[in-house]
Amino acid sequence: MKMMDIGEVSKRAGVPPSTLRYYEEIGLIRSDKRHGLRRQFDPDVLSRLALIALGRTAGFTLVEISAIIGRDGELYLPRDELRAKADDLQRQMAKLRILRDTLRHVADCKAPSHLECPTFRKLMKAALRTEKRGYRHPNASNRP
Amino acid sequence: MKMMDIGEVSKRAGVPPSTLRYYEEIGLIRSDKRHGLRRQFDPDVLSRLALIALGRTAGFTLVEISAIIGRDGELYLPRDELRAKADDLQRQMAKLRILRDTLRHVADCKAPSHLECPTFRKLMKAALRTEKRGYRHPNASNRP
DNA sequence: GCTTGACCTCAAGTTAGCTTGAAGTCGTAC
DNA sequence: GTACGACTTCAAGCTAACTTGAGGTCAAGC
Repeated sequence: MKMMDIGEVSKRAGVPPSTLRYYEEIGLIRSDKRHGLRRQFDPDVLSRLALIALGRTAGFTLVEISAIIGRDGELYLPRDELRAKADDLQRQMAKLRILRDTLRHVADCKAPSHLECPTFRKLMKAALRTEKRGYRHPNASNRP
Repeated sequence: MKMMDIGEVSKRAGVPPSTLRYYEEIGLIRSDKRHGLRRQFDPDVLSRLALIALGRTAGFTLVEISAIIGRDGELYLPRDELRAKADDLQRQMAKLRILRDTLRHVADCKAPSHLECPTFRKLMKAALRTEKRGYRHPNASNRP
């Protein structure tokens, strides 16, 4: 397969070269050999980068992403951890849906004040319900 | 209405006091008066904090969130900007869905290598398609 | 053979979003 | 009235994820 140098990867993946070097430095991607000084990338790096971008928009840190996609092309992690992450994503989507609906509603609603609009209040209540688990208060019990 | 001091807001909202002070400092929330030195918060701050948390999980910065929810309880921003943000959220949800499906699939798939699994390859192609607009390459045209 | 431009390294700088720590001020319970 | 714990300020520190800049290398085209 024909290798690409960093400029081409950058252009195709929409990621600046500095970021690609950084990702390589932390072991998130790798370049296969050098042509003189220049890194040569296998085209596979593109799907890997797509997966990384996906993980980023999902709010995973680069470290978490490394853990998930491992060194080679495979996805690691025990099955139940993967399922747990998938469930997190599901919950996150639910939150996004609420926010999306709220914004759409506000864009269309004619009520003088949203605080008086029943639809808005319902959405806000939904938003409040999503507010579970996150910061653990110092005084809270130590039970998982 | 009875005011709450910072500890109670912290407990109820699941947000550390230091964060609440920080949010106040940058004008994202406000405390109404002081009882001696102590900030007193209107209970409304809780829905505001829920909205902020929602915005955060959606990937908005605190500055963007300020712009959206404004100083008082209302949501600001011209309608079409709100709709545009809502559409962003929609797109983001699509990405999350792909990632979720990918993780779920990987958790269940029995294929020896994912790279050979057609389902996986289909998901990866979908992931690649989401890879549009983000970093604008220096050599790219200046057209919006 | 020389220029050019795309690459290289390495250290230092940047931004967002908080947290931590030291030192001080209160109001409530005893 | 004093001790306690929950608050206060302010400056400094921290982490993630990059970017920037100075100074250097090299291959391909002329």
